[in-house]
Amino acid sequence: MAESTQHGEDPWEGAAIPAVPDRFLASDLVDEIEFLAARARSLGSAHANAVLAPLDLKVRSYSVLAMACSDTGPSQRELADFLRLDPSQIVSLVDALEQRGLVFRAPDPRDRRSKVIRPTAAGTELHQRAAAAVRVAEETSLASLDGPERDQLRVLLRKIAFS
Amino acid sequence: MAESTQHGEDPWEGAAIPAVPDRFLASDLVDEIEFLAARARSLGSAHANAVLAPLDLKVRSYSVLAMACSDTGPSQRELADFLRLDPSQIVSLVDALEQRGLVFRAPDPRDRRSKVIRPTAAGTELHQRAAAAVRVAEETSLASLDGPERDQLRVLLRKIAFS
DNA sequence: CCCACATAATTGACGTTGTCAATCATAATT
DNA sequence: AATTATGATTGACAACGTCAATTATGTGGG
Repeated sequence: MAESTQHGEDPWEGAAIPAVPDRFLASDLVDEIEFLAARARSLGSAHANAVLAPLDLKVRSYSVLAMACSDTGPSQRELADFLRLDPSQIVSLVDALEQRGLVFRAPDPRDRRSKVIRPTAAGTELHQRAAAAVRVAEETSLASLDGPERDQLRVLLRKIAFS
Repeated sequence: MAESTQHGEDPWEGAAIPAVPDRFLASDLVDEIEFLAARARSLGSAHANAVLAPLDLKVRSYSVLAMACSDTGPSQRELADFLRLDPSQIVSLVDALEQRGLVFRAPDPRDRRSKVIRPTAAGTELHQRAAAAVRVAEETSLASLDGPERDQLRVLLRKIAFS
């Protein structure tokens, strides 16, 4: 053994995040929200997917499960709009969750075309563990922000996400 | 004719953004940065891609072009790290831009393995128009934020994007 | 100097995601 | 009743993400 200072493989969970050369931090791109959001989200969803992997979930499937576990009784069309996914993607996500016994398609009494996605007991239970995992990932992603800053960010994102 | 009030096809540019039912705004998901960021970014990049489409660019290719046009002389590896893309994706992006005569691969005197991406005159010119278009898209995406809020958002995103 | 190992660019494979058109069942409108 | 609109579904295809292998070059230890 004794492979101390060598670093061919980082003996660490997750992928090492390469540092950014200082000269890049002065480029015009770092003033563009579009770019900053893309990079921030790439980092964030990498963390989230990592903590969700042990539960066999990704951010996508987690979002669907979370909505199913909310008391809002979302239809698939509503999920598509809310999560900004194509209806066909919702079909496969719900299919996968349904096959795992986490959610089921309940009939909508108002509209027989529509199906309301509801959680099973197992789904509710898994969601609780997943939500805890996501909170951990969020903690990691937002490590550089203090409490008030995180609240600020939430408020600002909510505004542009639901404008 | 006379299909005035009918709305099979929205006579409007871009895709209409479906409204979100109020009851969803109380779900747990809207407190999670991960979700808010995903939705905000989905909206934002849709806008950005729309304004870039006439220039035959997407946010991806625009980012590479923008970095090429900065005075930072980025190598492909550095672009991969900075933009958080796989090196192989940078290859195709640069290939496409190079074939259009917008950038070229310059040799790196320090390291003959490495190639520095630089803009052509046409690349510089297109970048200026593209940057203006992106500013327009940003204006649209951030319409619900005032000036100080936009600055706040930039600062917060910069922190988490380069932590 | 030589050797072993690390790194930059590239290619190719392969699974995942995004987008679209078509279909069927049911609603809504006229 | 007929027409039109909408929800779910399927299938096709392009775009994207990820990984392994290859080639050329750099780097550090003997």
